[in-house]
Amino acid sequence: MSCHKVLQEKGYRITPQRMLVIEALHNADSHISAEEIFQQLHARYPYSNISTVYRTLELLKKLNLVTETDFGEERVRYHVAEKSHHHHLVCRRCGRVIDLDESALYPLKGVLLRDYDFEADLRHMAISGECSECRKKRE
Amino acid sequence: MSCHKVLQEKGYRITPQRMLVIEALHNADSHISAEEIFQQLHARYPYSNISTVYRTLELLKKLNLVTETDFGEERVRYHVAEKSHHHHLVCRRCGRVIDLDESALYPLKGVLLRDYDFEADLRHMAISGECSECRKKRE
DNA sequence: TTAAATGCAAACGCTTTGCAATTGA
DNA sequence: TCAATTGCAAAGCGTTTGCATTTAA
Repeated sequence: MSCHKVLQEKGYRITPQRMLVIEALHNADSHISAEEIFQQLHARYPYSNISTVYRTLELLKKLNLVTETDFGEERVRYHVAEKSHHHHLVCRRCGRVIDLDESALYPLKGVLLRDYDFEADLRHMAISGECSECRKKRE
Repeated sequence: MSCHKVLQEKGYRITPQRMLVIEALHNADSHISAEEIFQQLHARYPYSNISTVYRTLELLKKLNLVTETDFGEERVRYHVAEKSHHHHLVCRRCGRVIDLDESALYPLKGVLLRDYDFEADLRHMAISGECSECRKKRE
C-alpha cells in the first residue's frame, strides 16, 4: 500500500513536503534519520523546515506507514513499514546493519510467553554485537 | 567488588558526592535515572550539581561498575553491574519491569552466531511487550 | 473558501562542557 | 601542596510547540 494512497484515503493533504519525505524514506538504502530526510527535502525545497519532517514522520508512524527504530545512537531512525517484519543486527565496531528475519526470534518469543507470561513485541529489535569481519580483524 | 574499593584502588578520589551517587545506585529497587540519583544527592548535599552525577556515572561505567540501559524512555537508566547478567521485560502498558535470566537468550545467541555469523552482545537487553496482568485487563 | 499544513523561532529535556573555585590524598 | 574534582552557567543536540502565514482540496 503506497503512502500516497493511504494519506489520500484518510483525507490527509498531499503536500510536496510530504511527498519528498516519503520519497526520501523509500529511496533510503537502510534506516534514515530525520536530519538526513531533511537534508534531501531542503535540497529541493530550500524554505522547508525540519519541524515539517518530524510532523510528517509522526503522521506516517500513526498510520503505520513507517517504523521508528532505536539503534542506540543519539537519534532515532525511520524506515517504511514492510509486510514481513525484520530485525537488525548492529555491529558495534563498524556500524554494519544486518537484516535478521523475524523467524529467528520466534523461539525467544515462545519462551517469554510460556515461562514469563510476557507477550513480547519483537517487531523492532536492534541487537548490538560484533559482525564476522570485525571479529576476524580483532582475532 | 565494592565501588568504593575499586575507585580507591584505581587512584580515584572518594568524594562525598561520589559516595552518595553510589549509595543511590545501590539502594535503588530497580534501574534509576540520573535525575533520580541527583534528587537523592541534592537532598543531602544542597549545593551539588547534576553534572557531577553524570560525570560520576560516566566514570563508574568506564570501570564497569554500573551499566546503562535504554528502556525506550527519553532518558537512560543505570544500575550497579552484577556478576550474573539479567535482562528486562518491560510492559509497554504499565511499565512493569520483569527480570529475565540471561539463559533465556542463549538459544537466540546461538542462532545469531551460527546463522548470521554475528556475535550478539545480549548483556543489556530490554524487551518491550505486554505483561500478563495488562493482557488480562485488555481481554 | 477554509481547515490543514507549513515555516519560523523559540522552547524543551537530557546531557555535556569550559572554567574558576574547591578539596581529597 | 596540587592535580583531581566540583559547581555553575552556558551550550549542544535532537525533538516539539505556538503562532501567524500559506496552501491543498
